Amino acid sequence: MNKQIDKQAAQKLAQAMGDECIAFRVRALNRIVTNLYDAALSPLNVTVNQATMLIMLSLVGEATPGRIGQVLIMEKSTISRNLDRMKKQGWVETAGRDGGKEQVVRATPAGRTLLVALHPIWEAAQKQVAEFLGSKGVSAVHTLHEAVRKKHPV
Amino acid sequence: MNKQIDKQAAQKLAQAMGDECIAFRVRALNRIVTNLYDAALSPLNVTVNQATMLIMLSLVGEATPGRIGQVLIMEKSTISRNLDRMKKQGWVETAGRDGGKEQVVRATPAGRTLLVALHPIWEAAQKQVAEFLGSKGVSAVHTLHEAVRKKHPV
DNA sequence: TGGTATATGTTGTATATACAACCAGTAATT
DNA sequence: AATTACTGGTTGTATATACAACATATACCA
Repeated sequence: MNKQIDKQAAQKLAQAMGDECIAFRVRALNRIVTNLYDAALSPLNVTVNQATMLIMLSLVGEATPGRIGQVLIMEKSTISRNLDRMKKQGWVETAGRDGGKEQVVRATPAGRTLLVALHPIWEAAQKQVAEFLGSKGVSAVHTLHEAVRKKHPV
Repeated sequence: MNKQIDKQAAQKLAQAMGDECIAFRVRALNRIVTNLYDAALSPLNVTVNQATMLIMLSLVGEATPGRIGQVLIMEKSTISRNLDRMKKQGWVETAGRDGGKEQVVRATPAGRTLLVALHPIWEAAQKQVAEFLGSKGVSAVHTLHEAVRKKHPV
């Protein structure tokens, strides 16, 4: 008659949630994949997140922070601080008033050099992860990305 | 003849990497899914990560921090700090010397009460995410989780 | 039984992340 | 033109995360 539920009932609820939870699965996958890439990239002193941003910038030439956030699906404050770290490393630079509105960010020559060094390591990591996930897993990732892009068009 | 590669070459490399990169896709998905759940759970002042840990603990009754890390695929130091926050909220407690070896963690009555409140909200979030990902996306998540569990058996 | 090795947890440090609050330009309206 | 609304960026604060270094307890072995 008390308000506390017993452990049995809690377990039943937990079972229901744990059996299906998408968040847990996606988050665990994220940890594994991120750690694999980060370990591979650590000799270059770059993280997979930073690599992603550099790749994106090299692809489009230059972009405002806001645009970067749109494409990479990241919150603007996250972009702001990630760019700070990359600037400190000398991989990207800002044109126009720093901190000002509509500033433009682009990769530096050093950033492009890093990109070249990145390529084989990225390939190895990608291969390792693909092996980990299996071919079905890899297609599953692309399936999911399609769903994401439908809601977050570039 | 300089060592710097030109922007064209950089763009080509970037294209190759961006087109296929599993890490970017998984990480973006993680951000989206995590944010959706966290937004839904915020009225309860709990995060999806904390909810996951609470669910897991309720499911198994009790576990050492190390065991929690095994099951949830989290680094031990991450577990340590996440548990700190949950203890501060009163949702979990430790039996045995706190900080000592082989301590046991379990949900408190307050934790189980939270679990009950969690259930409908979790269901709504899960539904929302399932809709976002589509049925194909949801199966893709489960496919990926199978791959993960093959390498990280519980 | 004493000493070393191993397993388990915590703490220092750093990145990634987001929300809220804030600040500074730009645009819109009257 | 002046005031207001909006847009884009940064900063305060908090969680999640991991690696390295450390502390401690348990186990093993000589």
